[in-house]
Amino acid sequence: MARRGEHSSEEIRQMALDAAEAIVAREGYPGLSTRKVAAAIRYTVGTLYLVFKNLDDLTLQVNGRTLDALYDWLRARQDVNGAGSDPERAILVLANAYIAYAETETPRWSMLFEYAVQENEQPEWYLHKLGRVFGLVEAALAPLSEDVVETQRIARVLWASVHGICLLKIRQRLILAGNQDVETMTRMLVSNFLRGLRRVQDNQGSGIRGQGSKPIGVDP
Amino acid sequence: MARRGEHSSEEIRQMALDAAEAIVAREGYPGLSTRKVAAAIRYTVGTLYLVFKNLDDLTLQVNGRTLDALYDWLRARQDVNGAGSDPERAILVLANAYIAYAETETPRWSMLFEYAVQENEQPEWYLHKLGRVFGLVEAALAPLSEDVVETQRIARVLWASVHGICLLKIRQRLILAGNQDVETMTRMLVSNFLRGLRRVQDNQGSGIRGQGSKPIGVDP
DNA sequence: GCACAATATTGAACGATGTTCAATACCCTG
DNA sequence: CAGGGTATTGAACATCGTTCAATATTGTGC
Repeated sequence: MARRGEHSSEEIRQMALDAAEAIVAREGYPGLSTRKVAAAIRYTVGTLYLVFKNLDDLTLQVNGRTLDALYDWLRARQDVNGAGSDPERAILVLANAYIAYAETETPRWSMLFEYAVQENEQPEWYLHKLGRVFGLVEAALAPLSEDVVETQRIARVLWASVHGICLLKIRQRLILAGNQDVETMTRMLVSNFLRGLRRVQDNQGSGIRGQGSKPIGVDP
Repeated sequence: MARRGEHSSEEIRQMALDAAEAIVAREGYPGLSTRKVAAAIRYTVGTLYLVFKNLDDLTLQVNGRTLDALYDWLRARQDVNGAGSDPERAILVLANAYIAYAETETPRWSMLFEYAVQENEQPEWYLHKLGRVFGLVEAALAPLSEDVVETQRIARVLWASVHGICLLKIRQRLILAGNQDVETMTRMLVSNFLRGLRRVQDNQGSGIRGQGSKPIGVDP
């Protein structure tokens, strides 16, 4: 029996999160279990349930840490590769850094998405951490438009796409055609997307407004 | 006890897959269990293990069916919305149809990705079904280039991006900024990407070759 | 028709999971 | 040093995937 009061509940929380991270790094998200975490920190399951609501809560907190780590990682790469330059280069730096993180910390990164969240309500603190990461993309794109809302739009589209390519890289699922370099794919996406965007901006106002084609995708 | 020989093992297989689909539709992939499937088809777990290697095998076969259904769905939308027209419209039709499928059959569709495959070796038949779906994208893009390999590249990048946007739509995860219309986002991606591509093709040869910028994303 | 072999089907068993909560062991206060 | 308050436990329950000896059912040969 661990001596009573040996660790504050905050210490136990941190120890548990450390242990959980280690387990996930070693065995992936499916390998994470309350009993393993408890054993790793030399406590029993019961104690875990005094500190975490349940396993989902623990998972979410691990993911929160991952978001922080990801944010720091992206910032570090930004600083090294010159932040102030043009948006295209800034986005490429971010995208490559994102993909590099996913490759380096695959299990942790995967867990962000494998864990089926109750879509309903993620806690506010989690959304905040998410927003911090996302803000980096928006900041990089800011020079493209003075319209903040439109910048958000563009950022969302672009980052969803980068994420899609990242998924493609990590899970070998769609490997059919020749195994193509992911950095090349990313550059292809970013440069072509931004080029298309710029081209229209020069003439009209945005890459999206002013299309009057008839609706597509109506049910058969 | 089910009467011996009442169903051939192929019949049992189909019944089990039907039942599994129903369970997934109702409770999602996490709700799928061997005992539930067995109970639904009025057999016991043991029988299931005579027909499927294990739960992973059953899962993979359900996913195989989903890929077939997705293929048919996409084809149907293509036929209705005029296939032969320009690549941009063709891709938009496909993308919107893909997203519509994900929305309509969310649990089934999610299961395609939630299920953590052993990346090592997916069976040949599964890769084939996957390739059939993917081929639709390549076919739609074929007019853009005579180079088949380059078409594959473009298809992969573009579809990974569409998939990323689809993910964004389905899992509410990244909802931070204003809730933006997904069809608009898709159109934004596709039209800008293809516009950027076209612009370069007119001058050089591709949207990707000929960039000589120094490497990006070096470790700090 | 009947016994026997062949086999389709069962379900108990095992180890693992998340979660709960009465029982316990410990520390601090008086 | 006695007692109360509480941190910690771990057995219990319901689930899970998976296995395999036991059993029920059928078809065959006589």
